[in-house]
Amino acid sequence: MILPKSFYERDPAVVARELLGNMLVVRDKEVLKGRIVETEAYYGLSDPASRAFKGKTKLSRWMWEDAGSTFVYMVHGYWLFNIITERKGKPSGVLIRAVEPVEGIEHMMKRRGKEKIRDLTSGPGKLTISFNISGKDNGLKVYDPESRISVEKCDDKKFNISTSGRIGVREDLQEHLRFFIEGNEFVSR
DNA sequence: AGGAAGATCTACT
DNA sequence: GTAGATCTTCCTA
Repeated sequence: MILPKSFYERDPAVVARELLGNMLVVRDKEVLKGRIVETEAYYGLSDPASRAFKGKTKLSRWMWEDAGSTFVYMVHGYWLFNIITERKGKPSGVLIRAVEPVEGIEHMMKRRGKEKIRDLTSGPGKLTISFNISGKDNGLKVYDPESRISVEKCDDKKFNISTSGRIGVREDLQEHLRFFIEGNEFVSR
């Protein structure tokens, strides 16, 4: 079962919260799966921390795509993975900050060059290395089962959700826009 | 040519 | 746990 496009056509904070517990899936030669345990919401034009804040550029143009599209960009030498929310022409999105490895763990270890499972995906730049996600993966549709990257629905929601301010942003908004599964060891920091 | 960016690693206390 | 170096694109001048 895959999450439908309509799931993403909502406020980014709602999508960020409800993405927790679902499964990020990448299909290469091998299949890689991870349970989403930490997210952050980014509003487009009204959010100083958002890539879209300074307008549409070659870099940020993917945020103007329709809901459920991927947006990958580079920060400090690492790729960060986002899913676009709301609707085409209204930029906003959700950053996937951490996942819990579920399938293809040996491949992740190999790609990361780390033995400890905890080190594989416990941060936004780490998970893109483990899952082999980079700038070439912009504009994919995560609601399309044929897509290289997709998100599967998971009904097991037995966990508590905590919130906080976003991490690493220069000018954060008032609201808490970071969401994570309480007590999960793969949550960053 | 120089800088910025939603981070991570390493090497210490 | 914290401090400082360093990572890689793309943007701006």
